[in-house]
Amino acid sequence: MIQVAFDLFHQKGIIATSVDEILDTSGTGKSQFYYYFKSKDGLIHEVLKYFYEHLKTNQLPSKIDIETWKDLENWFEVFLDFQKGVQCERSCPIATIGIDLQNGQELLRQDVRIIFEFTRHFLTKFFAAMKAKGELPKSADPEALASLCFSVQQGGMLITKIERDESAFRQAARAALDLIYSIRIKK
Amino acid sequence: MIQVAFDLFHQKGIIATSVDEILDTSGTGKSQFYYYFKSKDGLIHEVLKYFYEHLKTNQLPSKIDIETWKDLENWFEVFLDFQKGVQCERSCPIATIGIDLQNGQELLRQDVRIIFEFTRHFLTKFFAAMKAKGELPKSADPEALASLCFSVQQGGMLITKIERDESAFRQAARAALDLIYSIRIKK
Amino acid sequence: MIQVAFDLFHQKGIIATSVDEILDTSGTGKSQFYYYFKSKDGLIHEVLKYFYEHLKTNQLPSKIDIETWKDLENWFEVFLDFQKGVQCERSCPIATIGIDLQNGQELLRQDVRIIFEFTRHFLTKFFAAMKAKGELPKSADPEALASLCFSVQQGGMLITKIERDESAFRQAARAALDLIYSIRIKK
Amino acid sequence: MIQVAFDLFHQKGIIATSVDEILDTSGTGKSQFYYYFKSKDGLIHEVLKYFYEHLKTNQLPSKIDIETWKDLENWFEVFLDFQKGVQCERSCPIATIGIDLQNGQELLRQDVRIIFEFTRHFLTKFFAAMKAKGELPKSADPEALASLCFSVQQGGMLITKIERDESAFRQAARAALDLIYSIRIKK
DNA sequence: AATGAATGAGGATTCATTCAT
DNA sequence: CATGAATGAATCCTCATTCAT
Repeated sequence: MIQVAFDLFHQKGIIATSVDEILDTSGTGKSQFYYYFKSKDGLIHEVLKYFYEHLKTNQLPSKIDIETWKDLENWFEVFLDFQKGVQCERSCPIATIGIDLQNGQELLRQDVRIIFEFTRHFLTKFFAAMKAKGELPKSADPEALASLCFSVQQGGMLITKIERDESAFRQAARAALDLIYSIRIKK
Repeated sequence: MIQVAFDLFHQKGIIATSVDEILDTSGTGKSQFYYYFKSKDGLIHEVLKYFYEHLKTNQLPSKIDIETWKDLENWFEVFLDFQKGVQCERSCPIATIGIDLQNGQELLRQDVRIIFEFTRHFLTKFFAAMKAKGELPKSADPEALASLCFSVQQGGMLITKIERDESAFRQAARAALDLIYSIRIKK
Repeated sequence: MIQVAFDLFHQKGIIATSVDEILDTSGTGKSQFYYYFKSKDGLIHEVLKYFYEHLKTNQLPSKIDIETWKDLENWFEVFLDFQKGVQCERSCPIATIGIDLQNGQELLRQDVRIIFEFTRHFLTKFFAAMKAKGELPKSADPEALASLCFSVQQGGMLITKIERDESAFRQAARAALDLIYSIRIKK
Repeated sequence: MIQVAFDLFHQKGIIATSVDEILDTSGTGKSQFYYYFKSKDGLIHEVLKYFYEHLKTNQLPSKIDIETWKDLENWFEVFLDFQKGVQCERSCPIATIGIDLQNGQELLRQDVRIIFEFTRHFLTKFFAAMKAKGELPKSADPEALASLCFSVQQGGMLITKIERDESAFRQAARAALDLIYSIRIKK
């Protein structure tokens, strides 16, 4: 049921996805739902927790153990590949949920924030490691580079879904990587 | 009424904004709405047209006549300033509309696409001009750099709204500019 | 405008045809309508009057000057031909209006009644003439035969529209004529 | 609820009968309706199914087991009696539904067609049996005679409702029977 | 724990008619 | 005579949630 909800939220966002639709798709009874999750927000919370578990334990296609430049390229490539598979009809599942949050849903917002921060965190770790190895100049700011990559990914996924076209995302990812390579110190 | 609708769409997206709410806020009667606009989608179309007119005629805070590096910095700065003014509670108005579009709304998607393309277009023009002036290397791809800036802006705005925090956006914009400056040929 | 209204009423009935639709199709302004006709019922009344005028002056395809058996056959044939032309998507225009009348619309009902009675009347006249000529037995009741033909036509048109198929109507008309011929006295 | 809907549809047709009215009359809540039936069309479908079940199992006043000429006379008489009971304010319930169907409602049209065909079928069976028994000449076409009776009934009911007067229907039914009797071979 | 029925507010849209100009 | 803007009730339908069993 969490899986079904996740998929539907990913497709249409949490507002456009009705509880009934989740129940119909998963074949669950109505009150079963309110027994296990206190409310729709309760389910969303579980969905986000479920995603975070999978992310932390590296069970998602977008691997978090980025250690080489190739890994970083792959990280972007996974999102581009994903878009091909879904005809550019989806964006990042977490952003799709997050963007639908209204002002009262601060607990859910916190769930999303943790995921976003975790993502930036492992990107930061990668750039810090590269800097430590001497592959990036001392002036490089690992956190800023991580934020750049994350923004490009989020923006790229968003634009891709809206335009139903991945080319802007592809260009942006390529440009970001090329620029980073231009300050890279080869050994 | 278009202004009211634009504001509400910007705040909560087109799905979460009900026609009733627009009417209550603008003080119009229910059927007056359907006299002027054929449907909710009709209103959204007018809102997008209205925005595009303002964008084309450079009447928006984010100026489109980018001619110097300072102009480019300002372009990012306008969005960051905007976020400060709204406590990071909004994203790009057009993306907020675009991300809510479902599969049947292809005409509206086209409206959004035109605005996105126009935005990338004037960024591309700037980078092409810089390349022509010799301030960027021959290997630089103006279109890719434009897509990068656009993705960073869209991703940054999105993340800012979701996290209610602009710092990731600020870092990403800074990193993008710094990296571009690193390949810049000063004269 | 009356013509346009007549066509739309014929297609979809008076309930499903909105005033707006008539105005859009005929290109008339809204208040023009309420100036000339006091209400929607006023328009329907004019439409019925208009039809009755055409019927009385024999300007309709279904000719009212039935004088020979061939004319009677033709009378049925006109309706069957009409159905072919409209893919069996319509019924008798007057019945289509009449069946939609609700309990308060007695003036309009009277308009319809007059048309129905007029139709039965010229059929009755034909059978009476045939009886007078000795082509029908003395036991024949011209009025009853007229009612039979009229019922077959109305029922046939109705069934044809509902089933989108004219064959039952064709069979019924043929059977009615054949049975009448079976009591006919040839001279 | 199906019974209530059937009655209202019979009185005013499916277009003029609103879901709200059905709910008010049956005392049900708004969403209860959409819990049981997916839509108004869904309810109409159930109503037609319900009627067809009753027709097939011969639970309606108009008996379908027509075996003697008297049964056929009775078949017509039931409709005339019914009209007396309702002050000629109704027509055939199925035709009343069928005539309101628009072009998109082909599934419902199919439901109606089945009922119409079933009705013609048992009339055809009767005339075929009479022909087999030698009570009708070899030239008689059972199907055509069935279509005739069905058209007379449908046309008669329609005219009766519109004119609020059953006399034309009575005459037509009488004439049809008399003509059929005129080719009957008495034994 | 599990079931389906119930609730009531709100969603988009259309209607016939009237009013100010 | 003519115009388009306004009105308000009614249309069909969906939603998240709760209740009785």
